[in-house]
Amino acid sequence: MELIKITVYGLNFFARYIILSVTGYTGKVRHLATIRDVASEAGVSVATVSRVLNGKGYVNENTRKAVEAAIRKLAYKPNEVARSLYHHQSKLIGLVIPDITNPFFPEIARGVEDFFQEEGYHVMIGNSDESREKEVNYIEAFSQHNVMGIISTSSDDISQWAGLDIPVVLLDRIQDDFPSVCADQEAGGKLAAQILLERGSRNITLMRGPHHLRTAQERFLAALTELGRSSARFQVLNTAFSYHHALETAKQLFDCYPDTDGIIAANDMVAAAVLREALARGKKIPDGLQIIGFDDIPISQLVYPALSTIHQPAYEMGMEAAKLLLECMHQQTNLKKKIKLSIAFKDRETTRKEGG
Amino acid sequence: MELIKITVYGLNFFARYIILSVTGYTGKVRHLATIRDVASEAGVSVATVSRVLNGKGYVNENTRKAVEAAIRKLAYKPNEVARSLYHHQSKLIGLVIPDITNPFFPEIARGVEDFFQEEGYHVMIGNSDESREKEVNYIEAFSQHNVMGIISTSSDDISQWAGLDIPVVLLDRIQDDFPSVCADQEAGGKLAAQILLERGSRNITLMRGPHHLRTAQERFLAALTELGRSSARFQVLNTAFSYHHALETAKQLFDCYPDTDGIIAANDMVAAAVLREALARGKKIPDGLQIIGFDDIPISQLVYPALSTIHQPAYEMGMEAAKLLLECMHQQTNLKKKIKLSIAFKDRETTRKEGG
DNA sequence: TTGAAAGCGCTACCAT
DNA sequence: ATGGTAGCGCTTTCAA
Repeated sequence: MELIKITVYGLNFFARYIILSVTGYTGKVRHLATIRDVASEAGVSVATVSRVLNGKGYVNENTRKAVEAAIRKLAYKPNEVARSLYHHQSKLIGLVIPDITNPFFPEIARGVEDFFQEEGYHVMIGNSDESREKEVNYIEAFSQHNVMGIISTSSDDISQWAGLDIPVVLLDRIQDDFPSVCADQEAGGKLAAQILLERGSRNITLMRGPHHLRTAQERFLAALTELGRSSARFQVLNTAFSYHHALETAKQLFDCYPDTDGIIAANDMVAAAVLREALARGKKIPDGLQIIGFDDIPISQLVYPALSTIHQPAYEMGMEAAKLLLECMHQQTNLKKKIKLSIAFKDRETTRKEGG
Repeated sequence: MELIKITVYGLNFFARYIILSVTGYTGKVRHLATIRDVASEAGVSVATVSRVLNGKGYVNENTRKAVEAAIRKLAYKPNEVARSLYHHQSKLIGLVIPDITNPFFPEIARGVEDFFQEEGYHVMIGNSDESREKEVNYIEAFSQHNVMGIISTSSDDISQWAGLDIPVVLLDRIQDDFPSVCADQEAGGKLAAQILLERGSRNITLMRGPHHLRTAQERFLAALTELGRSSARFQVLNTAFSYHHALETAKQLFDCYPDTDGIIAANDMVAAAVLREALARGKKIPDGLQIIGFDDIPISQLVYPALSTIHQPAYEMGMEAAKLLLECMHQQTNLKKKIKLSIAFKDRETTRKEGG
């Protein structure tokens, strides 16, 4: 067979033929080496090549050498699609998150990707925008591509997934029947309240995130409980997580409760909005007003004063979820393991110094 | 054939058999309906089913109805992997970006995804970390999965890709032989300088981003030229794009040039760092010191004072790149079209008011 | 130790 | 207008 050598990124490939149009390449004519090419190059059967490829079954040492040489010579890469068709498996993982544009999720996505990258998997990401329809859509697409597992941050009731035969792990969400990883929201909420109390706030505004988000409610409830135990005065204010909505809420906050001397924000985005509004109104931070956020998104370190916040280990959460999913994939059984990662207080500039 | 009905997300699926272990599902036993199941359900051949599926070839109206009914009844979804194997095509797009954790890229990724989502494609994202090795790795993986096109923000010399037969469009980067979309860096750099000059800065520090990034150099050069034309005093300072490095550079900046009254930052991350340091040193902004950023990442609106900056339409860039790629895919020829999106000045709080 | 061949799910050609 | 069938690239019995 006549092979044409083409060089991609310094790696050599061999094609049976290439058609180049004057204005560029054309699409459908590629023919990278197949297993048959390797077989004939090495003078063996495809079965043998397959054996050396997968390292299973007997194959003579010399034959193996020959095949490996042929593989190298042709720069042969097995076609994942064909493999996938046969096995009903692929080297693909599906990840659905609400919105990669929300600064909490890139770190998570990176954690997932970095872990699986190491294991030879690749991940397809879908943004659900918290819409069930989009999520279903992605799950179906994933399934059609034979993904080996799915990590989801669905907030929906997904108990019905039980019929789906692909391992699923939930990230930052919990459902009884599914393995999951999340951060300890309760400890976080409690800690936030404790810090503010300890450091001298006596009139605290507790901001409550969206009702449909379990995480938001957990941290809220824990903080609420803690405040309730104290002698401090406090009030509760609802807010959405978007920056713009939060900015509105912040205005409202300072209008209604001008004497607030401590704010527990629903998350960092909200905290940033509150901080901005507070600064605009000339509040002294942290002396006149303490603010504590939640999440520790990259932005928190970047504002001035830097935001004191409850750190959720987003990257690690992604990693752990990935690790757990891999376990499920190997065991071929849903482990129902629930991993709760611990949070930590990041003592930055919007809270007073210890003992203050 | 005996079918078991399973419900996923309110949608019904039919499987030939399911094995459920007590602790959960097992992995490999799925059998969603195939084209053969549909055929036998409808009492026709697979060829006929294929025809109605793809809407090509003659098929009697009644037959079509019957097939469609069967499809619905079995909740049949064509197996993308099998299709892909036959066609050497898939409904997949590859996107490689440096790092999704860098706030400039989520918007871009979202633009790409939203566009292709609409067209029935799904995108695989890879983080290259600016490493050639990782990038090659992803390109190969994409290729092995028969992606139909690739969008890349590679900064490497990729002229060698010419051998690759998959359409590629470059995003935020330019190479002679490839179609690309980017924002008008020159106009941006020039505009930034003009704004600062117009608004009264007379001693400007121009920060220069990493040398290997063409975009950074273009905007730098344009700003430099503009400053050179003016009578203002100015100096140049090199910086990396990471926040921490930028913070160091910022300290250095104020140590060496305490009289600076205007800073053109290499990007918003750097601007935020500078802003932070300036605030920490008690500078009056914008009266004593103007700062202008570049990119308009979400953070910019969120710091206080909000960052005046040159807006790059990241989301739109993603969209346009996707659109262009689709064009290339359809025409099966590399269009060599270069799209340059225009930038705009976001007049926020780190620059003085017009005429100031 | 190796090879021939069936088949994964689908499409497209060629008959009918 | 419809069906039979080869074949996409690969893996895996089953024979040899």
